[in-house]
Amino acid sequence: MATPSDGARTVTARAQRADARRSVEAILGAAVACLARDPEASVVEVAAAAGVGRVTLYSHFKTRADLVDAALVRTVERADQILDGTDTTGDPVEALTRLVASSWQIVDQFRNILLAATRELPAERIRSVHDRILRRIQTLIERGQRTGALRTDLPKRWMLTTVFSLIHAAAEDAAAGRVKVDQASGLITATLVAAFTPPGAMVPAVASGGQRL
Amino acid sequence: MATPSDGARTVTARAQRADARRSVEAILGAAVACLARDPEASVVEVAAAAGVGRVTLYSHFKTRADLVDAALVRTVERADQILDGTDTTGDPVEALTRLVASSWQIVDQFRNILLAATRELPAERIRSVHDRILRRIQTLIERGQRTGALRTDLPKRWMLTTVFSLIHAAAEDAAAGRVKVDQASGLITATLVAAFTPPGAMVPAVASGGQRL
DNA sequence: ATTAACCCGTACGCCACTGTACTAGTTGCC
DNA sequence: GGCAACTAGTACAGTGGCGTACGGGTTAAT
Repeated sequence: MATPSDGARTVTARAQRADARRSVEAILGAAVACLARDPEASVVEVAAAAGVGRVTLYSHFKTRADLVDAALVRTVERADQILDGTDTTGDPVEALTRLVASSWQIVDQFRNILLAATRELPAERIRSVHDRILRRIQTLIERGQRTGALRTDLPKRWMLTTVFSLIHAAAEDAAAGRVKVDQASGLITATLVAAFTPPGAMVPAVASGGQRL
Repeated sequence: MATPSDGARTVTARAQRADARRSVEAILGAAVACLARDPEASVVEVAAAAGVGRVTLYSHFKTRADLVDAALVRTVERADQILDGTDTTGDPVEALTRLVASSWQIVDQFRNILLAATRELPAERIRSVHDRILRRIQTLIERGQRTGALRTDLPKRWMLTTVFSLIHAAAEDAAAGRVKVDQASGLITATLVAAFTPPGAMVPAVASGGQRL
């Protein structure tokens, strides 16, 4: 039931005027921006930021939850596009490095939106929206385990958790000024590679030259 | 200013009756329990759980923030006690293993309280309350780095973040049923040890015998 | 040009929570 | 026993968000 993949036009189904589409777009943009700043941003704030009346907003999104959902979908779509442009072939460790570098930026910008979604949307919904993105890293990990580049004594699930958790933590630290933004990606990968490399194996010089941290 | 370390008796300063102390105790217990379950638990819920009138609660804690603060302090004190009973001497890696095992349980139980505090208390206040606990792990890391048991090419700060982040993530996964509670501690340490051991060094068989994960 | 879609602003009802005031009853404490 | 501390309950004011209803103006589309 509900809205199983309706993208933007949440309420009206057809005969939508160019005019309205522009509004929806503005609202969506504002929602993403506002929620990224403050996951508890009210509908009033979003409407104001979109340069639109609160009531108008309600004519496009039946409820606040609807709005958050739309913002989440939009964000995930964007993320997916970015990730699509990231090469995940070749040496698994290097691929992981690249993938982390891309993901890091996304998470850093939009973790608050996920937070808002977590609070106001059913967990199952969020999981389903994130599925494609999760799968990306998971398959990479699996491939790494098959080729022997990554250790196999840890559950895949946990490794996935570790990746996300570290990215997340770095984002938090960056927000608090405890870590410089341009260092973060390097720290994450250095930690992850060490954690995921088979015990006893020599750690390869990661990606872009032998760096110092 | 406000209340710079007043523990329980937030409002009344002296001439407190045994009667009242019992109430405060009940409220505090209820607050911890309720907030651990739901970080947005209302004052009404806490009062009810404590078997006390809402107004009575307010006569002991001026505001909701006061209540949350007290619950946080209480929790941290408990945690500190537990950590006090944990041996942090000897081989740094083994000490880390023990410390993680202890911390894990605490975090798993009380992360919601920290969450509530994060929302309603100034960040600086939280940081100061947590200071003692943080320091514990930090000094251990420093010692490990001096003895060569832990790598030195990662910032201490980041290593600290990593530890907390993984513990936290494990707690989340456990709550969602993605990880069994009795496995968590092992996963965390296995990951941490690999991540923190100097590159190229042989990973020692950790703590309680050569385990399988 | 006319029609329908769209937008705006204001205003209203609803709800949940916080914090306070007051009264009356109960209980620890000397 | 008697005072003071404590408690309960109710009631009220304030705040702030959500969702809806309307009436009048504006703008895209055919």
